[in-house]
Amino acid sequence: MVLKHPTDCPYYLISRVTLQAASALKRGLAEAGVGQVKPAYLGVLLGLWYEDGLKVVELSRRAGLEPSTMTGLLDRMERDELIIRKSDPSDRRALLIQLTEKGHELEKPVHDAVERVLGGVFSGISEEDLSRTMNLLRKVLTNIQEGNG
Amino acid sequence: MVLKHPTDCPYYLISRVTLQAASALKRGLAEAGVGQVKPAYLGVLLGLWYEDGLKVVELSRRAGLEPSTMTGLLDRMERDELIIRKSDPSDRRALLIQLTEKGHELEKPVHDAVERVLGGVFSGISEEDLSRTMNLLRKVLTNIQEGNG
DNA sequence: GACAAATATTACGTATCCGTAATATTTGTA
DNA sequence: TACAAATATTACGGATACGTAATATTTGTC
Repeated sequence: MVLKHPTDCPYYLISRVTLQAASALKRGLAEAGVGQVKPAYLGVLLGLWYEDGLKVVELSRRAGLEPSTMTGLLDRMERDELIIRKSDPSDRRALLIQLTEKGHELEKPVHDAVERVLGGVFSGISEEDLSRTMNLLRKVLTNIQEGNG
Repeated sequence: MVLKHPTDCPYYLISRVTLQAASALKRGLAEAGVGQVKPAYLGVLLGLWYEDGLKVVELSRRAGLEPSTMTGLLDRMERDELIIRKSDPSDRRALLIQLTEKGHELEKPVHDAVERVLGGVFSGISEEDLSRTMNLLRKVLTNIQEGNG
């Protein structure tokens, strides 16, 4: 890897794209009237829309966040009435994170807004290229999980 | 885009990869004895190693950061003796950001450490796939710059 | 029953970034 | 010369994340 230019560095590229995508999402969500949903919430919301009632430790594992970070994130999401913490009847140490009614209702509009924003961000890029890139990113996550990071 | 799973969302994927890569880089840089270089510094350093003596506004444009954010970043980099601010003789409003001797000396070891870490992160991925992905990311940055974000 | 492990939180300092507004200085232009 | 624009900083509040350590509670195991 010879760096003739900063954009020859994959980390430079991917971190810039993430930052810009987060800004675009923040704007897009606000314009769609769902500004209470911050980009950082998406990781949790996508997980819960897929499977409601996950434990905190499971959410932080899936999102790749420290448990202490997840606690703060859930605090803000609970403040914004998107989720609630319920005690797990089968394990009194654990809390189950569940979507509120509002959290459920936001699935469609948030999904539409995200799709619209990402459609702009990825405009002019073929489905196949995007699909290839996503497979690569999934592979990277696997690599890191296995300690190659 | 139908989301059967969180990893079907490109933003979820890319933001997770960025976070994990930043953690891996932080560890890798520390292990290589260049722990004073934080992942966030790389954007500035890569720019200066490529072309020393850039203006603040140019650095923030290239890094995609707000000027006020860049000021804080440069404060920390100056504190860590990687860069200095010099007044631009041709424009007394502007400051030229220049590498210190230490900033120059770190180019090789930092480059090696970054390459080693990213080699692990992207292990098992062909040069061609990585190249395709980087082209896609460059295209995305262009899209966002042109207002499609 | 004793004890290690797991779960979630809390606390602390730090870093990173936003977005907006205000400021001081300087530049370039009308 | 007057004025808009550009440059960098400062200030403010907020969000997002790390990493480490401590805490309280509960679980499961020896």
